[in-house]
Amino acid sequence: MRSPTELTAAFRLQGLKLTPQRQLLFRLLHGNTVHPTAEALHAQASEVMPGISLRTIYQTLNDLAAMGELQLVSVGSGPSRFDPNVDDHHHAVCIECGAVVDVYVHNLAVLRVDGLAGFQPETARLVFSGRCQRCAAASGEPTPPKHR
Amino acid sequence: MRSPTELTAAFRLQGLKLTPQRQLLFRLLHGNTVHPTAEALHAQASEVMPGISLRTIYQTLNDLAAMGELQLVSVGSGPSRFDPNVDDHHHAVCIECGAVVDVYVHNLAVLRVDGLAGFQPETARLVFSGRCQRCAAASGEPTPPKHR
DNA sequence: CACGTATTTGCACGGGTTGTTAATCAGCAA
DNA sequence: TTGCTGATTAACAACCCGTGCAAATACGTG
Repeated sequence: MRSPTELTAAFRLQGLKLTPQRQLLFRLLHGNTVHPTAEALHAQASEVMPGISLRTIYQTLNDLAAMGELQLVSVGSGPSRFDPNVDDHHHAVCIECGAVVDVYVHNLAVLRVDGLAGFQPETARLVFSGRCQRCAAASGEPTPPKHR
Repeated sequence: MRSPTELTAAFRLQGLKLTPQRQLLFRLLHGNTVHPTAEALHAQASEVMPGISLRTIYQTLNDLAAMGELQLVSVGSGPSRFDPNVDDHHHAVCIECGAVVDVYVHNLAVLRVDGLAGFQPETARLVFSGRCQRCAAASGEPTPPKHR
């Protein structure tokens, strides 16, 4: 995702208006690596701008995703997460605390895959599940979930 | 997933009772490769046993999943799908018709992955998205979705 | 400053799944 | 077979997550 300043210009170019709500979300998302849910962003935004609507959060997130500034990440069950990192990358999910981190795979094309005959793949999404460093260290005393 | 006969014994062993509804689901699922949704199974079951409840479908599917006889497959958005194939395998999803097929990857361990430092992976799920053979052939005249 | 139009907001609705409940039913022993 | 007991069913409501809608509001160009 580009910087708030660049997004401001991009939104104007598309005839979209620059509201305080949107600018706040630009700031909350820029450089954000925690893969927040819409609810989490709403909670964060509400601290700064009480009364901001969850509906607006969804709206803006969808706008950003449609512009390719944001990637939707769905990791099994639970609400969608939003990732301002739109590089070609994958994810690892902690089964204890729900944390999601970006991972990069350098040689996906080397995989030998059976059963794709006739199928024209466009994308491949890889999701690791396991325990993050914190939760693996504190096993037996798991960190409480950050989301939900 | 094991055969209906074996499941019958397995259910009895767990103290679970053998109802006609469950036996029907055993049969509908055994060897099923289309990754049906609960709704789809309900529709199929209703043809044979009118009045069977969707709740019962979910109940039995969850029982089977808890016993490791069934795998839940979540492919992005939409309802969960159920896979009686519990081998170590992955999936390809058609973005036109929603079809899901099993794929096998033989050398997952060869991947070079950045960002997993400290993370203890337990499973890796790989999902290809693209067009299935039918839809790729009939591009411009897509096959109607099977589910939803 | 005023106007046209996008945006925000609150509400209600929708799909998908689970919780609850009363009534029914299966398994088992006598 | 009968009766006991606890599991199962089916209907209903509730739940979560996300979206459609309409009225009120704010942006930003002229």
